[in-house]
Amino acid sequence: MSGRHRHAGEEWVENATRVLEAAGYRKGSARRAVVELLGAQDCAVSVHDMEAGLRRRGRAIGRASIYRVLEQLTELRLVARLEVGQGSALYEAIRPDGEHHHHMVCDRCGRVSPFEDPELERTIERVARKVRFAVADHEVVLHGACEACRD
Amino acid sequence: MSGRHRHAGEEWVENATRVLEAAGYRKGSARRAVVELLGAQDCAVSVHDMEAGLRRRGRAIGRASIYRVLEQLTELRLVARLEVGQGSALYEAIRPDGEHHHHMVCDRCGRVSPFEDPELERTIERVARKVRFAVADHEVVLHGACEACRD
DNA sequence: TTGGGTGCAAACTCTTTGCATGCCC
DNA sequence: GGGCATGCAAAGAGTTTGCACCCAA
Repeated sequence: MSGRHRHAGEEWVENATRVLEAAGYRKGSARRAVVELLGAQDCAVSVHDMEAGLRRRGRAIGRASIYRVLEQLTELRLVARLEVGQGSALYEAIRPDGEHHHHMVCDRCGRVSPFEDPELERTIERVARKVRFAVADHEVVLHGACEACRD
Repeated sequence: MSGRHRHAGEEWVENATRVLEAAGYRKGSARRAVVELLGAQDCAVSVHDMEAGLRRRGRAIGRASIYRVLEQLTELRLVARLEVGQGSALYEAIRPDGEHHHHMVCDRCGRVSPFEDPELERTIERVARKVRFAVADHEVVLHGACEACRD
């Protein structure tokens, strides 16, 4: 993880903590652990991955608590939920600095990697203004084969 | 449904039937019913919707058969599978005429509606060539509130 | 002390699989 | 007749809910 990312992650954790408090949530160690784990990620992770990561950090959290915290964070728009067709949903922090990426999914090995493109963002914003729909968020998923799987 | 769409749907059914036969599948009434139902749709549908639609047509199909047929069609790239974060996957015909749309999802009522934008397609194609990834397909989902739900 | 926070287990939903029967070839 | 196609029921996987206990306020 780059220094820049770690910094953005810390900023996100601080912001999320503030927003949670303002929303009336009490402090709780499970929620804090989940928030810190999410802040340390560079891309979307599954609940399964989160459980493993938390256990590895020596702070195992009940699965139900992870889901409950993710629901709260999603509701507060601190986290985006993403489905890429692999059975389980992925979650990732919505950075306050507006950093915004999309995802490529390898349909063979399941690997998910991020990409970004400013023109794509501009195009989507234009489309979002055009449609009869109040667009709050968007996601782009490219399916295909990653470098390791493309033969 | 417009005449143009009905026509494209019929074309898709014929093409799918050919491709299935060429792939070595036998004829079967359940598979045919599923293919015809998919050809008659203008946008993505869930398995639940398909089951209801087939029953309404007087041709109830076992759920397992629907899933098996969808798997075959997806494998042959005749159908695209789409997840928009509502629990169940959606499926839609990939038209041989290249007609291609994306989806807006109302996060309040769950309604899914199609939209298209040629520039968005061009932009995505450019991005697809740029990334270190053999992109075979893509999908764009706009989340927000539909006209009826936006207050 | 009170009520939200947490964890475990059970419940639920969607999807896949096993197996017996039916039908295409 | 052989083997894929189909349907039912059971199994799996991911997620949600119920409930008792714990801890922050």
